[in-house]
Amino acid sequence: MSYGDVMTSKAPRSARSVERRAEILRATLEVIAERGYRGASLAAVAERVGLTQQGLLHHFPTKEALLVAVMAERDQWDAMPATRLRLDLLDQLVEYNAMRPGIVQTFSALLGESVTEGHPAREFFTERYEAVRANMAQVLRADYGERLPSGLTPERAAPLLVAVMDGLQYQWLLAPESVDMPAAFRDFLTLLGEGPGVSGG
Amino acid sequence: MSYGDVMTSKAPRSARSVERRAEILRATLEVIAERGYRGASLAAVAERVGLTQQGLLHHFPTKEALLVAVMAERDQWDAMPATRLRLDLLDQLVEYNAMRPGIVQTFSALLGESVTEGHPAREFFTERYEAVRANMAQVLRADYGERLPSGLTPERAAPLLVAVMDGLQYQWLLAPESVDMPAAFRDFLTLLGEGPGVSGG
DNA sequence: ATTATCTATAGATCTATAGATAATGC
DNA sequence: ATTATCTATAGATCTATAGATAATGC
Repeated sequence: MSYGDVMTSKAPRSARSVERRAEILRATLEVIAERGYRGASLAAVAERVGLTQQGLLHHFPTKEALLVAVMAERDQWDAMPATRLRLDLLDQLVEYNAMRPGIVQTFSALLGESVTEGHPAREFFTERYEAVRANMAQVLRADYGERLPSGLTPERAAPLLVAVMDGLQYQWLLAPESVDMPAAFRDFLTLLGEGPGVSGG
Repeated sequence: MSYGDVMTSKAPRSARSVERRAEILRATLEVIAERGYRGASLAAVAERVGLTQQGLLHHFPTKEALLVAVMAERDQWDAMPATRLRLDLLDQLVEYNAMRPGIVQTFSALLGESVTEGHPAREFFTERYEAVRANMAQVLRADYGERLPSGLTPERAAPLLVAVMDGLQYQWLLAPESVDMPAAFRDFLTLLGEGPGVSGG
């Protein structure tokens, strides 16, 4: 079942409208990547999609509704059940991200803004990270059981895994030439897979 | 020698002015923590310091000058030479940060915004991260030499170290109750200090 | 009929400049 | 004299609402 489809919206929409909304969301992602949410004006989004600002507001009644729709789409993307994710596929995810600087930039900008007060994405990210940590813990457990080679439990390794992914994104966005994000992430996975030497002690 | 003092400014300033500027910068940090740089209005900063917006602009001629001054102050703080930093002091730095959510929030918000186009802090962060990675590599080299126990070179471990620090900050800011930032960081340091088992193979 | 889009506009902001006045430092 | 601060204001935005018109779907 896919939660992100039209069934979640209140009223049925014409194919034309669905398409228009998709165009608008694509433009919104771009403008947020360039200016952040607070810096993204409805006029800039509208112009990119060939509408007036008021025409845009017909499809999404407020600026916040636009952001909520963006986040909902991402949610659908991210809500990949842990059962379908494996540790050895994670570096492919990172490599995929490395080919999509635009999307990475959008969500890195949003994550940064979301820690400020009253930001409309704050609750979304708070809940999302809680879920992603739990997800990652399950993925680690599937591969390593109750203890990683280092002795860490999956629950304690999970936030580190998430932190490395996010932190590397910022470094990479700022200096793509000097940060090899996928290689660095693989280094981290290697680190996770190794344990302390057992012979010496 | 301390680079951040009055000597770097073009004209001598009265003690009164220096004090006023310090008050303004403190207020700026607060407002940026609450709203980000783009969302921080000069009027909000001015109000917090008991000035009109125009009075504020007497001390810093533009909004960007205000941000530059904030970054310069941080630079002074961060430019701790690697020779004075040791790996075992890093977790104390993280514990110190865990007691200062305001400051962490300010710079996490700025880092997030800085990846957007034309952001006035972008160059600052780009250069700063280049320097911080080099710094961390040196710190790691001082403790481990050319190879960490895991086999990583200091240059390859450094971006991971920085990524974990930044990434954990976002998770912690969003959910301070569920993320024990200092403990997680210590877990990562342990991971760095361990190598693959040498007995089995 | 309903949906999509437009023109017009209200009402808030925002940054920055100009120029006046008050306070401070030789 | 210089520095600090204020009032006044220009000129851009920004989000959102109201109401008209054009296009689409039964």
